[in-house]
Amino acid sequence: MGRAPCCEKVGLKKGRWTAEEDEILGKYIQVNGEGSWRSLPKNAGLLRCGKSCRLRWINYLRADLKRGNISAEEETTIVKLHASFGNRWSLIASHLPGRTDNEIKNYWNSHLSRKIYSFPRMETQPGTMDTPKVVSIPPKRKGGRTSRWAMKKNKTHTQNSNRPKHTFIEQNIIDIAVPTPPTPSLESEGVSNAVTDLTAAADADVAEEHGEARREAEVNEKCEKEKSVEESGDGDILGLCEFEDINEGSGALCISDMLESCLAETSGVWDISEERERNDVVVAGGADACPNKTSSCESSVNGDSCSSMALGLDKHWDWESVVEFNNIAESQLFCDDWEHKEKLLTWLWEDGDWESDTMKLGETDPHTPNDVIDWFLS
DNA sequence: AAGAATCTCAACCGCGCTGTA
DNA sequence: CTACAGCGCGGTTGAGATTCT
Repeated sequence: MGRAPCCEKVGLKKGRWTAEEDEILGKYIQVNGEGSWRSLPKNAGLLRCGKSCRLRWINYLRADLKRGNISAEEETTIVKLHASFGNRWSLIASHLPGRTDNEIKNYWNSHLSRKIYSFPRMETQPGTMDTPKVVSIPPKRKGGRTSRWAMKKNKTHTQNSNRPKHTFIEQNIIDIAVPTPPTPSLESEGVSNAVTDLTAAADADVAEEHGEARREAEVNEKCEKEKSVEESGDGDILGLCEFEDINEGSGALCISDMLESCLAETSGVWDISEERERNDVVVAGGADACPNKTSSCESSVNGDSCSSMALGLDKHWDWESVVEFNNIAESQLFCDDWEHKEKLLTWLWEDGDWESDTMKLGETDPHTPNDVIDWFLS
């Protein structure tokens, strides 16, 4: 059974919308309200597909859209929600008042995914368990733009500027939710308390700022579902990301990525403008360019730096400096029983068997991986 | 200065879900 | 139950802007 086209495409205009078209569409919807997208173009006198009208309205013309750059807080929310929901952009967008799924999707694809995945990755070579090799996603940088604002400022709609510095990693060194689950279904997936709380908080924002009762009801319903799933016993966010998913899933974020994200942050400042350069440095100074990487770990120039060196970073990381530079409450964890944490972290690469089924999160393991993960994700 | 390389994001496309006749 | 319309969503594309060589 062939699907009927959403509209008669012959003679319809495609491509960028003009200001006139925007005006026509806006006025029509002001008078007639949203909906009936199929008949809207005809009624409004637009030579556009109904879907195109809907998209234009939702993504660009709606009055409640928040213009301007994604704030650090929004970025944080996106990252966390994406870690929990995957590429469910509409769901994520429902927690970001004034943001559209398309905008978030674009932002993720162009900013966040690269930011996260461009950290050097570790790959344990057979027979060299203790010498993890840095596998870097080659940094792409030559031309291109530097800011969304610069891109948009020439366009018809004025927007807010004053974009704060990108600090999401900085803010999420400790509490960043982990990997990208393979777009699980809400009904079957477990969702953590943290995420539930987050969504609830976001819901409150939505309600406060926009009074969108309907959306709130929908989101609350989702949260209730999530809670019920969770109460059924498998509602742990970690359940979404067993190790094998973390390491093998396409686009999944490796624990090493998190560690390196953490480590990379220990300079205390993270600015997106520096990100690529930093990547370049790290990549350039990765496995091959860091002569101390392996030997340092083996000979342990000093005990504290060993772990970091093993991670393939190109400088001596001092774990105590991690504590020093991260004025986060959780940083106390680093201080508490430091040797124990160091030992736990060492497990991450000493076992080396990232692919091992026995190393899944949530399983009891004599090497105490849960301890590591609990600590790391706490 | 010019062309190449790269990035961003608006818009398109197709699929799946839901409601209805 | 089936067919279809309408809508929403996520993935992809490509024009235009920006930066680099």
